[in-house]
Amino acid sequence: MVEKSHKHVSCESCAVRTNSLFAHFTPDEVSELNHHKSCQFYKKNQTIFVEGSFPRGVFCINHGKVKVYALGDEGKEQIVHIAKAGEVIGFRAMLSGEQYKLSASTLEDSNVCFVSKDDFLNMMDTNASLRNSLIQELSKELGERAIFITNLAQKTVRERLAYSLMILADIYGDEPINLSREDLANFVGTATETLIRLLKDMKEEGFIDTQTRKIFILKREELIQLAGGHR
Amino acid sequence: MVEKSHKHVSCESCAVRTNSLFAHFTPDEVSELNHHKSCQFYKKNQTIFVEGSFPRGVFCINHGKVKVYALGDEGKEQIVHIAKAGEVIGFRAMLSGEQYKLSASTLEDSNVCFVSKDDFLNMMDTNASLRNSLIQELSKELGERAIFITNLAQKTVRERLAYSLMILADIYGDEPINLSREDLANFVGTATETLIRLLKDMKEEGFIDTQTRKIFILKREELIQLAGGHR
DNA sequence: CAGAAAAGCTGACGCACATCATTTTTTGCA
DNA sequence: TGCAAAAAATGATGTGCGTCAGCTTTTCTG
Repeated sequence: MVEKSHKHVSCESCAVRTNSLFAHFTPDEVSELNHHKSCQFYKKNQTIFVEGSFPRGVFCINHGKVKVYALGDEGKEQIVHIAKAGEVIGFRAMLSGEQYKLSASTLEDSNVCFVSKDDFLNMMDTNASLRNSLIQELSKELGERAIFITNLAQKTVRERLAYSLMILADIYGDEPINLSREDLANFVGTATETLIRLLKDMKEEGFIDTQTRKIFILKREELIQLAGGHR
Repeated sequence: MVEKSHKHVSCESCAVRTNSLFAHFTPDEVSELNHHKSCQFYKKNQTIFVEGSFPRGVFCINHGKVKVYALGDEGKEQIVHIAKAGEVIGFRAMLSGEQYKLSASTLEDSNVCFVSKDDFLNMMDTNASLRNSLIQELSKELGERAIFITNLAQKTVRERLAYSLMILADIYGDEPINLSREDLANFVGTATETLIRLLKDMKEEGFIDTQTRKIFILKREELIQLAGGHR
């Protein structure tokens, strides 16, 4: 499980850079970024960083998906975010100068690049566009979490599941949603058994279809309704 | 209820500035800030900004306390943050360029200063220390909300109440906690009746004392225990 | 300071969801 | 390809907490 390998990808040719924090970089800045970063291949279910440790830099997902989660008192994961290719993770704790409050691990085989704290902070000093993107990103996530909190506090599990499926559909794009039932339960914030039952209901109602792990959205509009509207 | 009056306070003499976003300003910067800001007095339960509207600037609390909350589908408030004197609120939506996702209103008579969007963004451009404070603040709040989410998903109401009381004790400092039962319930994320019952239990157990609205913490350590440890 | 309105409190009741236990299916690896 | 382990599914059972309804105390306002 600790098996890692390197597989260099250049930032210049990185297809997903265009929707990352680095989207608005000039060619020179991209080349500088490329020079400073390193790449690592992570197999499915490998850990990228762990709650409690100190950040040494940020991680940019070149390929794959990553769950970002907190561990509750009884060791149960609460997934707070699922990051896809193009996203940069791990900057929050680095910027606030704290230990990680969350852990991150891969949901599938992934290629992840690393930029050290010094290099990243240097870029932030000299690059106003990076700063702005970052502030925007922090603000956006902060808003999303406020909604997440309200949903958790006020919606039923069924509504939250519908809501979560909509978020996941965005993340997975054309592909079917592909998560273990446990991960999905930990994203929705419920017990795995409850999640399985509700998923079954929704399948019987024709809202979704499932093939083992894979979930297909069949009735998008109805699910949005169920989720209590889009916010 | 729409009664407002003005009561100018100069930033130079503002005692709470030292723990605000503007803490590290030079005298010149403080004077510039003072020149650009306006002051307003809000009576208890007046609204400062409302979910769905567009931000025109940020609010700096000179005196008083403010609840920041989302409205759930059935109109129930979920309080996400309680801001005290010195805090700046309303910058999240402004920075992400979105509508407010949250509303804010006063919990007690308060004095609140306003800095327009243009002025604030100008300051951000020219003032690196403000930028850094802001990024730190955003990052810190983002971390806090991750914990909030995990607590909501995994802890019992009783545990969350204990946790919330600890947070509120920090906010209220020497004074007793002074919130309506409804607001407290909306902060904990539960029904008002449930909150009242649990509060009664804790009083009988000797953890707290109550005098009408006021709550006194009697056994801090035990409450931290109950909350499932400090995170 | 009186009367109304709002906030606080209490009890009864039901159900959404957690937990535990067991079986079935899928996955991963030798 | 076959077997062990992990994941998924199903059933049975209990309970934490929400909801509703009625009562009491506090607060607000003229």
